[in-house]
Amino acid sequence: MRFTLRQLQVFTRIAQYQSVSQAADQLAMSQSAASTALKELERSYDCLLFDRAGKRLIINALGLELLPRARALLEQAQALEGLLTDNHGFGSLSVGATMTIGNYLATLLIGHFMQQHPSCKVRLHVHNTAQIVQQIASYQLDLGLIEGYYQDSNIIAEPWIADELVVFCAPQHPLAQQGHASLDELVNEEWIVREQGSGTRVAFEQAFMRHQRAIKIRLELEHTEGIKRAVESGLGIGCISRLALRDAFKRGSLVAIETPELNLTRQFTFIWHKHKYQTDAMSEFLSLCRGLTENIQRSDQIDLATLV
Amino acid sequence: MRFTLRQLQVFTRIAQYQSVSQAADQLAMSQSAASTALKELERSYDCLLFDRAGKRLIINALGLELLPRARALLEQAQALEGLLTDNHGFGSLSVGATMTIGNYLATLLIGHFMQQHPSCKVRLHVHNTAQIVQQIASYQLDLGLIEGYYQDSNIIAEPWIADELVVFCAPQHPLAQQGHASLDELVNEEWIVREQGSGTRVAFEQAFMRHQRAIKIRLELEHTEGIKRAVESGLGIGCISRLALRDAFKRGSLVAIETPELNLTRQFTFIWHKHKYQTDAMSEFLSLCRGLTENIQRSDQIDLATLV
DNA sequence: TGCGTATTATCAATTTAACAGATTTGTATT
DNA sequence: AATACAAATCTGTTAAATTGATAATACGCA
Repeated sequence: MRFTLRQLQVFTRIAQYQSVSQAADQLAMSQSAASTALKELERSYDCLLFDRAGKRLIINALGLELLPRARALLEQAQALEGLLTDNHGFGSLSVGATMTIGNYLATLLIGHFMQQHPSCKVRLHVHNTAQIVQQIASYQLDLGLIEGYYQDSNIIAEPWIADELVVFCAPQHPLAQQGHASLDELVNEEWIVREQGSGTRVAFEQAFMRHQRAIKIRLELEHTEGIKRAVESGLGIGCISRLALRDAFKRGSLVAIETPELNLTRQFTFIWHKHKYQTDAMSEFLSLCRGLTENIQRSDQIDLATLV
Repeated sequence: MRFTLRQLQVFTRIAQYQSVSQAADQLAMSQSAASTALKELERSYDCLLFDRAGKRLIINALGLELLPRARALLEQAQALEGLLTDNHGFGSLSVGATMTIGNYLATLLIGHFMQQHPSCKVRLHVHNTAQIVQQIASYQLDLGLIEGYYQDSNIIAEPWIADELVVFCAPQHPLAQQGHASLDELVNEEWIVREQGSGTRVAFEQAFMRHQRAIKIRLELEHTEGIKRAVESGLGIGCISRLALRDAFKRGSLVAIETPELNLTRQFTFIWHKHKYQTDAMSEFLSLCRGLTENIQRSDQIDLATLV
């Protein structure tokens, strides 16, 4: 390793401002020191990162190649520094979750956890599955909670509970009084569902795919709340996670439709890095979640909403 | 940034050998220097990474937490150093591809490319889509070639050609003489297909899903070659990429069945990191691939196999 | 228990690297 | 040509890294 993080820092700043002086100011060092640092970096690898056009520096091909990777390295270094400075005591916990889980489940889990461990700082990051996996892979997150299964040699995946989607409609809808619906009835309805690519949509489509039946989608929305409102106003019937509907069902503003022919369950999965050290906070959080699973099985409840 | 890469190097080695002396030997430095480096790292963050049990150092919770991230950082640093040392001249190229693409397409593309640029070193990594995306995101790969579409704020996706799956059977099969088949005929056949989760399987199932028809799957295999052999021996009919069947069709060992009612095309997509600098090698490779696309359109060919 | 050995920590001295301030060089502007 | 500005270079100073030697400590073994 013939370079230092300092040199990389100087390099990225100079590249950013296209100026040694400004970079030096930013880094609270002399212009001379910055100039030397850059020259030293170039000298030790016998290459040029900038073209010198007189007094201006113009970053060249190799420099441009280096720049994003240098930035990424510095970012990772900073994350590592965060670990060293923040993490005294019981430790903190960074959890990543997908949107459905993050908004309805992870917040409850984290609430529980924080009650039991008031001193532990917890952060929740809501992203899509791919982003969470990537952040787990680069140690930016301690723990991920995603929909579906996941396989990767560097990542441990532990299936957690199965979530249940539920078909629902407005109270004044004909199916509301009936309380249940057959496949044929469902196919004739107009649907309001999540957008293509969302975990909810995938689970929804797979349920119908097993029966080789087409459905009429009237509206695609990116948020469950939007779907609830659209269904409330009678635009059609919807299908989202039961977790997001608990209050609405209790209130009576929306009504569940039983669909015995459809399998609307899906799996939630915990993931973490194979080589990541499990902090006490991580272990505690996981065992709390595992404990909830056992409660579910014992009490013959299908969904989590009644428990958390 | 109050730590240096050197300190991290010393830390990881000491953790590896549980010994300052051995680590110092490994790093070609004095025991004293290694001891100081570790102490300095601990002092500057006011923490302990090891428990001192007499003359032995036993890594503690924080140390274990730090270790994998330190290793990851050093690995990334080394990759960056590789860039600085190797990459003089035209540069090298790291391409990631999924299995179907990697085995039948990427090798041909890379062959073409290397013929035109003999001095350029190219590496091909075959992984699943998620892994490729992750490696693109962390700058480990220059370029990825995946099946389907992909959306991510940090990743640029450029649709390339559409690949075509084709239904096929053994020459002695009744459908072989007919040369084509209706949806009803296809549904009555027994199928040999790729496993759940593969890009080929997804494309196959989506084609039937559009018509709300179920198919009878007799055998699931993880390799196209296996499927070809199984179909050859009359176990059923198959559906895989036309690219993998060109030779078999030419030889006559397998026969294509036209399926006008089914849309068996799928998209191949190039991906690269938004912030990655496009080396000459990258640009050249991409423009070669784009050039092939134009040839396809001009010559009214649907598949690539006749061209490369 | 006492002694040799191995290992870490510490000290003193030296080399090396980092840095600031002043100076020089090179380029663009007028 | 004079001026202005920015990068490179030079010089001395300070801080850090490293070494070799030494002290302190624990372990194994008689």
